[in-house]
Amino acid sequence: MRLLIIEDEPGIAGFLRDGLEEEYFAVDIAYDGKTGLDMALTNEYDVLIVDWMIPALSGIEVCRQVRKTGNLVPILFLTAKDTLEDVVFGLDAGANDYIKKPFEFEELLARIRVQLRNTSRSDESLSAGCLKINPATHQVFFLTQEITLTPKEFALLEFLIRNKDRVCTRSHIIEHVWDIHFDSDTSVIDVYITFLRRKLEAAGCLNLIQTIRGVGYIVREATTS
Amino acid sequence: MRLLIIEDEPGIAGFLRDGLEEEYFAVDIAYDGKTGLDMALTNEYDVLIVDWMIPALSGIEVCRQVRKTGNLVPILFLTAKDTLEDVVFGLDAGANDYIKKPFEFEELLARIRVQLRNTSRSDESLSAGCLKINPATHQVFFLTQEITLTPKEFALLEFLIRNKDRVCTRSHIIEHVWDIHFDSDTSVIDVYITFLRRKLEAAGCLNLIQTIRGVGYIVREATTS
DNA sequence: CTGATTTTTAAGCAAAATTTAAGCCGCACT
DNA sequence: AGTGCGGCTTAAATTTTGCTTAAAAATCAG
Repeated sequence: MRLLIIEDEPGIAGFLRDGLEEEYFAVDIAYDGKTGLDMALTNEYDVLIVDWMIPALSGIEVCRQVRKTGNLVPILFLTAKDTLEDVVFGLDAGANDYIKKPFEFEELLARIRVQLRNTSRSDESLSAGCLKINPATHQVFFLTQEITLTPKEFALLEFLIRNKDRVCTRSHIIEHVWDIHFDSDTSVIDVYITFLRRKLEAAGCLNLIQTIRGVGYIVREATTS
Repeated sequence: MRLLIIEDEPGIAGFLRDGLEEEYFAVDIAYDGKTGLDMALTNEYDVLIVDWMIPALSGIEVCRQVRKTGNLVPILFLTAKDTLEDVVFGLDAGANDYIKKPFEFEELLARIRVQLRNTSRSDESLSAGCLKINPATHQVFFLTQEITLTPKEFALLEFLIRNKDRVCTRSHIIEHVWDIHFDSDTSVIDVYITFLRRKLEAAGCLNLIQTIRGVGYIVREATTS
């Protein structure tokens, strides 16, 4: 999953990036509001994390501008202020949630997960057919059997399942899972698809990931087999 | 859809061509402004992508000359400059949009799609009768049933539907979908029309593509059958 | 630092997509 | 009705793409 952090203090931004990458998010950083707004509008992110006090364009203005384009990406506010009016003001501008600084990293993580859950189309937890995944613990179950995945394998499967019943193109996958934005003739995706299919098959989960030749891959809720 | 890239740096031009061809655009390249202007005026493109700093004739001059002929083809500027005056200058010259270098490929792609959407005559998404197509995911639906197409099949159908209610001549099709500009006695089009009709028929979609003998093909919104 | 695990790169193979080519069919004109 | 052109269909050749495997490179744990 791909996040954008808009935060001018390099210390906090770096701390967040390190922590979030450890949780296997693909993280981009903008150090001012103008750059951040630009990036938010031109790329597809799964969540924006925006500081309130940033140069060039305030966080609240970034938020407004993003919403103005009809973009519904979840936005999380970081704020030192905590008076009621400020919070109301922020949520009115289109933010989905806020965290008061100083905050604990685990809390931020939890709130990001809430936002991600809200945007995935079904209310039920992340699953496809008899396969369930838990982003908080990075566990995968087929029926009651646990499947052990490496971080990259998990990130790929998570992305496919969050976008289930939609075709994921190679370029979308490489951007959101690998955070690579330039063209490259790598075959990492193929290799990881093979890894995933092998482990899923070994657990008895067949035909979960289907190939759309010339386009990408899709995971379907209903296993048409 | 057919694009012209006017860009002198072979590295960037090649990178763009590769990436865009992967998205099934037909791509031409000109390495200087004079050649580019020539090509833009003598061929029909769906979008021009023009670098600002190119030899022989500046990008902005190319833009002006193209507009002088009354040609409204969408023009996208690539520019290293990003001061407000420069952007205004470019847009005043007749460009539709601009991208600052360095840019992310996905961003370019998104902006090209916006331009294509703006030029298609109606706002409604790409459809004809009960058939809907989604260029972003390369999916085709007849009512609720999905039809699986190969990349070339999809490109041909997309072109016909973008030009629905207009006759598409063979030379137009071969230029925009196959990017072949010289005379050639190939029968690829016939073959692909057959492929398409067979798949559409199998899904229950009859008589979508009609033959205009001696001219080309047409897809009509209202199925006169 | 060393060994184990994860990730990436590269190459061969198989299958699918695309193109070529040839024969057939049918419309439109004499 | 015959003829010729243009379009349709099919089969085979060629090219491209994705899958798989093995090995190299990078990362992590002890």
